[in-house]
Amino acid sequence: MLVNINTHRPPIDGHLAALAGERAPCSEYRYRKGTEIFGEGEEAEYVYQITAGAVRTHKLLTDGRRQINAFHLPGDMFGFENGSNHRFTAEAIIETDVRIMRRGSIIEATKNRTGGTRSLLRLVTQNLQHAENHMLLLGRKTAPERVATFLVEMDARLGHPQLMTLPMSRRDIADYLGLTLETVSRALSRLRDQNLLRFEGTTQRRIELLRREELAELGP
Amino acid sequence: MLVNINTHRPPIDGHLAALAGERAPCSEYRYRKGTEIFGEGEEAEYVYQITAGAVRTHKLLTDGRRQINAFHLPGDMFGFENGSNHRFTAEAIIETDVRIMRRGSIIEATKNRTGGTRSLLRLVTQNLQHAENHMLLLGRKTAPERVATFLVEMDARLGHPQLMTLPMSRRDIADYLGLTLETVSRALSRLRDQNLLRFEGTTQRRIELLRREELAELGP
DNA sequence: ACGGTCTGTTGATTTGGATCAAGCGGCCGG
DNA sequence: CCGGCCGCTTGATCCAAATCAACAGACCGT
Repeated sequence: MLVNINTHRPPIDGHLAALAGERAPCSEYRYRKGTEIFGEGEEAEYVYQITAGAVRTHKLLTDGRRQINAFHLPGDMFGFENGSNHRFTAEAIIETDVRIMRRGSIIEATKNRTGGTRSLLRLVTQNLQHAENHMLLLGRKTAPERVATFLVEMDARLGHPQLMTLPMSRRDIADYLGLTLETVSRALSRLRDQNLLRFEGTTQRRIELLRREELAELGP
Repeated sequence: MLVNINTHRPPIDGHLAALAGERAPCSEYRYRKGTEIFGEGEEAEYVYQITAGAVRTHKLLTDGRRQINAFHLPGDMFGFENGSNHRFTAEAIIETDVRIMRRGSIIEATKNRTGGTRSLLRLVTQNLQHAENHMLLLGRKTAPERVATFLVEMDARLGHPQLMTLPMSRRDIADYLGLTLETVSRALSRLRDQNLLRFEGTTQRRIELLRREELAELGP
């Protein structure tokens, strides 16, 4: 489900513009909650940057087991592939606005600009670094450690807000951390009971972190 | 432990040479079994390509739990970092020969060659792709599935030899797959009992895969 | 050749997290 | 405003893999 809200918008500040320069055409689209942006195996036609909302990218096993690679927040780019096909599926977690540029334009643009491919390289390396840290989490951390690590990561990426609002469900968190949603829920309740965090209101997605340092120590 | 066996050797065919061109100086070194090539956090001074042997790269938690990111075989490159410090430790699994080039030389060289940074990008993207697949394994596959996936991966990387000789121990395999060495050993014994593989001789590291297709189906 | 250490296998037992199950409150559409 | 569904929590039970334990053969240096 795809709604074009503003085509041929002049590129504004951000990584996408930085990558491709001021010449390449770029559009803005809106995806509704839960909709697919692209699917695993599809041809990689566009590169995306989020302006508002949140996106998850995942892989599936044949029987439906799901692993979420990453969550993407405003400012983040995703969908860049070396080959011509996407290696995973991307979906909007909530209503999400993205700036879109044709893959071909990026490739053209980086060819003609010193440092263009270099920015791309930095982008991919950051993703690799995140993946390396996440392999350590998935391979060797316990459930409470994974959840603590997750909270610290989201807190940092949201800029240490007083109150953080998670866009994703417990199931999404579980599929990111290699756990079940029940285990995630229990771990969060445990942290609440230990006064390391507090749920704001009744929604369970607005969380205030009390004692961030102790939380950080729980995710070694 | 570092033994210089041949400095200022003219670069021969391979990725390193392809990356940097024929101009950049490169040396060859030998590391003995079990020795560290570089440590996590150290300054990234060199980039490496294996000519013989095998290397593992890993991260540690403070209490010693280990996650092996990747195994590197002859022809593979490793140690390239975007920042100036290594994000993990690299060790020789067996006696290993590597071709070494200064990081700075690579950076210089790629600046002056069209497609230089592009080759680097392809390299990093391949690592990222491997990491994404490995996250799926670590987050969502069962122990028998992990071991089957591992065997299929090594078989492919070694070029589907009639008899494959694994350079790494059961503990290394376990730390790569997020399991214990006992679980890996049991899974291998189970596959042997099912006539999906055979141990050659008494060493337990020489394995013949019988019925590769069925093995591939076990690692969905 | 020999003793010690290292690597791997196998068996017994434990346990962390998965699975199964019930219930609650919010939210959305009619 | 109501009814059903969805997201989440919590409790009971189960099970796959970890842990604990014993042992056997290979490999190493002397």
